[in-house]
Amino acid sequence: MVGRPRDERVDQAILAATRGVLAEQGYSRLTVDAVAAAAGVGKAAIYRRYASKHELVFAAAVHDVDLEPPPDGGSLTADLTALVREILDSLGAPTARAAAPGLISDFLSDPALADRFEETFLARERACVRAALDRAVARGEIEAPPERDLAHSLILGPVFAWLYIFRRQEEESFARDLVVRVEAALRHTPV
Amino acid sequence: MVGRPRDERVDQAILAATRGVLAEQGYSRLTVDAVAAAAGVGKAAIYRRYASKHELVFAAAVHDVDLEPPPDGGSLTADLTALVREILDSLGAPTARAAAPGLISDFLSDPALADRFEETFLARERACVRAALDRAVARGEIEAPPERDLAHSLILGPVFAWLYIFRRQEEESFARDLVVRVEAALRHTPV
DNA sequence: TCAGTTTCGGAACGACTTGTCTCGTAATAT
DNA sequence: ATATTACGAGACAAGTCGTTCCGAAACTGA
Repeated sequence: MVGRPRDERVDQAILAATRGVLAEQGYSRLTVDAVAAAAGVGKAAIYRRYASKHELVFAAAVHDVDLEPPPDGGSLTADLTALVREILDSLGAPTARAAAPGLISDFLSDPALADRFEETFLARERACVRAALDRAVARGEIEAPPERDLAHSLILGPVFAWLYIFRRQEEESFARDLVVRVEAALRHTPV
Repeated sequence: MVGRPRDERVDQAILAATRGVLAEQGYSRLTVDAVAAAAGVGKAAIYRRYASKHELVFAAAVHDVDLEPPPDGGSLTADLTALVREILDSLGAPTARAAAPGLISDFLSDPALADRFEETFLARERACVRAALDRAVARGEIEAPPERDLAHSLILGPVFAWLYIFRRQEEESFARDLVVRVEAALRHTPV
């Protein structure tokens, strides 16, 4: 590799500034110029790294979400509680709160972005759900686990609706009650 | 009221053109100029009726969704099936499919739009959910119904996630399985 | 050492969209 | 008849995106 190497501080400044503007202004009011100004960086430095505003926001909002597969909690209840808590925290964080609906909206016009979201975030989350279900089956807590995406939607969907459609705050009671209901749904053996 | 009255055909042409452009281009690529051209009207005629592009799309996408409270189906299973089918059809329609994520994304920057959505759509949907739950309690099928928004999120959330986050098509099996799982969640009596 | 390459911040640019406004004209109420 | 409003068409300013230029700086390889 020849030429001047990229400055890592610029990388970090861009991501930090993006998260800052995102939290302050929200996705729809985020402008690339504002990010460049906040980062003390030229716009060229941003577009040299990200092909579009969408990709910039994606990198800033999704990359810092490191979804660790929760360890075996010993019971389906414990596993589900950890899973719901983690998803609720991810989606409830200021950056995600500002970015998530806008990103999902962009999926319609930018399938490549949707694919990357699928690979970067959904696949890992789905693996966590699957791991929890497999353990529950192994323990004998569940007989017939539902289809993967259905189980995933049963957990992710209500959290998303609660935060972004109903626009309600994270509430301890919601997390607790959701776990109880989802567990009942998963334990049920279809006829 | 003095002056020339508004032409109702212009009203309809604007809404029809908006739905057409929405289905063809999607929310993010919809422009007011394109709507005006498709409707054969001037932009002033649009802005005379709607304060912003958001309100235009909202009117076109939400207004035609007339969520009728489903009649008593005789059982919780029947009521839930009708409810899920109706929500799936509403959100799966081409217009809604193109508009919903964009509208929800705009809620962050336009609380007034969010409030109108709450009143126009969510409140009616929530009433349908509540009616179904009340009937189930009256029948003795359910002991302790969950908090309203929780029950609502258990139905709306998975459908939204399925269509807009997982980007999967409407599938008969999904509707059927979701009903089974949601019913199990609702029937469960928390300790 | 030194030419070639790539980066940097800054700034300009064209293309596009939004929302307002001005035309000249048509329809209605008073 | 006159005032008022709506109509289609289009000009307009403001703002944004993504690209492209600039001169300067940083690094590689011969």
